[in-house]
Amino acid sequence: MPATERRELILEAAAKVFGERGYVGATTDAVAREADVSQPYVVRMFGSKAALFEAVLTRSLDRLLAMFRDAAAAFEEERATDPETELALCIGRNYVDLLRDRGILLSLMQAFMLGADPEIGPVARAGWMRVYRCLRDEIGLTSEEVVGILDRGMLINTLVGLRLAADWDDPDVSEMITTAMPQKAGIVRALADERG
Amino acid sequence: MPATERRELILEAAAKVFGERGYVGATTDAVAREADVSQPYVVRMFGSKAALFEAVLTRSLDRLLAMFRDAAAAFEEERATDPETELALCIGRNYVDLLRDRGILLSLMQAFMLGADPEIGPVARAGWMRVYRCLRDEIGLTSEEVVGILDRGMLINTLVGLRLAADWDDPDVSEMITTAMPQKAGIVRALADERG
DNA sequence: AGAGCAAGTAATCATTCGATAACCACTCCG
DNA sequence: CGGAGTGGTTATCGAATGATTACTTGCTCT
Repeated sequence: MPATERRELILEAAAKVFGERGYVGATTDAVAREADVSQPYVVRMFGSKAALFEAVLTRSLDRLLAMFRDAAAAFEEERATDPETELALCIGRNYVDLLRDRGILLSLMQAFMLGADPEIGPVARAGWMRVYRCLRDEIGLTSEEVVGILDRGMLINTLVGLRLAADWDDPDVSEMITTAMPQKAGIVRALADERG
Repeated sequence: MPATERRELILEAAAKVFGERGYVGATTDAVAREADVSQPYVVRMFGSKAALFEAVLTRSLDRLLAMFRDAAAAFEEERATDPETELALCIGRNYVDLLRDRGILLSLMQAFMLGADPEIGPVARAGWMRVYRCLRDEIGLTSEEVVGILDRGMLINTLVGLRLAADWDDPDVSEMITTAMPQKAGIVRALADERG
């Protein structure tokens, strides 16, 4: 297999493992197992675990920003036929699609929680502000609108990190997920089922 | 020093270290150093690192719920003179006070991100739902109102985890913090300054 | 054929970290 | 005095983990 393709497989596996266990808790061996290669190969391909994590973060961030741009484009198109539609709804739809690859959002979230780390912290803050500026300058939202998007996003990320949907039987759990994600609770539940 | 007092000191130190580095990244040695005791003492007092983390989580959760109850009481009192006041504002005021002990909110947040862990996950989910039920049943909010409180809370927790206020010089950073925490941006900035 | 390179693996090393064991100091009490 | 309980410490061990080295395999191009 060509190295570029293998690289993408490893990045995908790494995003999942980093998202589940956090930066320190994730082992290069677990990433290797998930990608079905040997542990030394993972380390040598990226140079170090830290470099692998940064590669995962830039990849995740690129996907997230691309999602926002896609959602904004879909919103513009949709508004032609339905002038009542809202951008937040379009973003919400596309956001849930990102959840299918849980690693993208959770690995970012794990980085955000390590702001005190002298190496990860600056990278995480820069990534966060790229999101803010994308929404404000490219999509053209006010700072209040951006914050309104981000806070619901952080709640959803937390619920995903919690694996709260695993307790869907609890009526309080289903109520809270349904309230937080009105349009997409069904999909979230299905994803939780199929992945335990 | 009596053991109960030492225990509280260690819990405080542990909350800070767990909040900064995450569960796996935090070492019992770092906790011990922060509490100014030896590493084996920390381990023996709580039995294991995992037991220490759970003790930190219950303590943090108790403080958080107590804060919500205090805020609700303050709201009732305040409404007598100002019928326009809002519960969210009262909670916001008290929430920022909790930030003075950053470990409380961040150690909880770190636990929420480990929902996939077979040991921490169930504890984290149970803790989260205690928060939800407290706000809904004791404070008497609708599920929509609870979610409205929680999502802004998760955004603030993320900003604190990021140590975003460290980049206050960046005008985009100050704009976004001020937008997310209109009443308390000044305090946040001061806290960031005094603690680096 | 065989040189050369790309894509990997097996074996191993040095550190780090949680945990354990053994020991020390002080105070209180008979 | 002496011993027992309380509040600690120093020394050390074993497992886990990131990294390194050296080897193997298979393809391609003269």
